[in-house]
Amino acid sequence: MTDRWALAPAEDGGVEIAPLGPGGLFAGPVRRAADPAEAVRGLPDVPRWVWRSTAETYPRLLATGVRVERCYDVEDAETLLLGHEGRSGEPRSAAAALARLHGGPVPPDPPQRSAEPGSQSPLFEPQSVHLPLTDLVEVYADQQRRHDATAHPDRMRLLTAAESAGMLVAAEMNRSGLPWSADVHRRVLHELLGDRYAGGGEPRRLAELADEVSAAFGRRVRPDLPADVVKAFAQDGIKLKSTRRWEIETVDHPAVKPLIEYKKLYRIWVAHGWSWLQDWVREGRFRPEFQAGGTVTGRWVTNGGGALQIPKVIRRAVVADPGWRLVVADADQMEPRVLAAISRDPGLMEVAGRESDLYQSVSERAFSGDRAQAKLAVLGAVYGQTSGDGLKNLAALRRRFPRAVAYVDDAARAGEEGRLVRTWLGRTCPPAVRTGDDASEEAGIPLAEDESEDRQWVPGYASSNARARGRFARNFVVQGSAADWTLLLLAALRQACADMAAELVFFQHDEVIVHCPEDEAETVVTAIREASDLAGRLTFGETPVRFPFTTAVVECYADAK
DNA sequence: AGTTTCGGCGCC
DNA sequence: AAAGGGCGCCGAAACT
Repeated sequence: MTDRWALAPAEDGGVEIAPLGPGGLFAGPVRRAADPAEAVRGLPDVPRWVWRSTAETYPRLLATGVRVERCYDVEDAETLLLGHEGRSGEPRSAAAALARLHGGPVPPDPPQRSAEPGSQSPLFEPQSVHLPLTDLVEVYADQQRRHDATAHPDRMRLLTAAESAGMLVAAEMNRSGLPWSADVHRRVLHELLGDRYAGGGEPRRLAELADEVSAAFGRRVRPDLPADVVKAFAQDGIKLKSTRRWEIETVDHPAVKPLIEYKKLYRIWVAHGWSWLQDWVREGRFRPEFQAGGTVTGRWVTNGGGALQIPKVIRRAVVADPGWRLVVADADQMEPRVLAAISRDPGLMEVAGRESDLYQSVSERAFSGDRAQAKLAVLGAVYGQTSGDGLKNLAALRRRFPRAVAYVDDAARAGEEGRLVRTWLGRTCPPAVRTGDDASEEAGIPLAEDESEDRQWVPGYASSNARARGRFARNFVVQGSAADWTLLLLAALRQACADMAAELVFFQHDEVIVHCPEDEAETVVTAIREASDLAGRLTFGETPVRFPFTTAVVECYADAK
């Protein structure tokens, strides 16, 4: 029995499938089926399906009630392999990969479509030209060889497998949706914002606060217009560089209090107000489109609905079905634990080998018990803080945990110099690319430091200067390796939930929510702990580092904190 | 008039 | 106290 089958939709709506053997070669004849669901349902014991695109294929399977154990997403693997090879700018489609194999013209990738509110369709439209099964398998077999050529083939295989698993999870979450009480949401909105005015204008509370701001300035000021606010403060002799909250809070002026309150509520109104509810919640579920591996670091993104930025107050609207519970699980101090695992710093590993508060332990070793300082120092090291107390604290951190700090310092230097930087499993941070018409030709070629000035950082990078690239690379190795680990965690948790009614409904960087019948909740809590242990061992090998979770079994998401 | 960028802020 | 990494979203401003 072969452990994997390839599957390729055909142009007529049918599907071709075939068993694969070692090296990704055909292990049996190609079969045809009327549609993918029939094909998969007819082979329930296939452990892994190899297909071009999970986003194309899996939602249609789920729609007919068909779940698969595992998959291998050829186009996602192509993206990761190209990145590892320092060719991140090249087209990532399976068709492009095939063209590269044959030496023919390489087709550009199709543009991505953005999500419409309430849309049920996948992010990537099915391509009009299907890749025949034999071509797909040829690309797949070549990818197997390319895994072998990476720095750590075993890790790279784990990475592509893990991210494919993440794509299954994302598709399943997109189908299940997050339980959402529109009634509770409307109640929260009314408590915060007051009555809605007809015609879509500001709700009552915002109008009142705008009046208070105007009264404080003695003239009409619109708090939602930064230029208007800056001008108003200037007339009262206060020079502002921006109207950011942290800057305004330093000012002594009667308009500050209502202005801050206005900005807070305005944000709720425009981003998670009544029109959001109208657009994104249907039949008791909020349905964002989760996209696994949507960022350079491997963190997920969502398309539409702002699912990864749900304000705390709005989380009261996330309510389990009657008789069901939400198991809300949050990884404790994930990033420093990951730093311990990837740097193998003895001191930090020992600290991270305990389940107790890591920042407290660090503070006892290096900061005389000042937990806040310890946390700032650790986060400063990970984020590349360049000034303030962070630098002083960083020195103390370096004395006690030299290998950990050296690890991120090395990454920062590599980033500044335009070298490739990788996560633990081998996800690769692309180097700078040249701007302009020849961008595709030059894409992915590492820079020498002295060449960096006229280059632009690829999309996703905030700045063009080398220091910013250094900070990005510093953060990349930690945030990205954390993403590696969470993918393994999700895969393990998904397997555990497969035997239950429990469903994964939400994932946000270091936090996962499982929706389950009340009597499964304790089993899910245990499954999360076991999945975390397994993910830690699989990702980083045998280390003392633990990855504890804080879990809460609640009916309402807001009660989890 | 339609599209892109900016400012600000939500989450991690 | 000051401002380091990643995202998405909105309306306004700035552009074509």
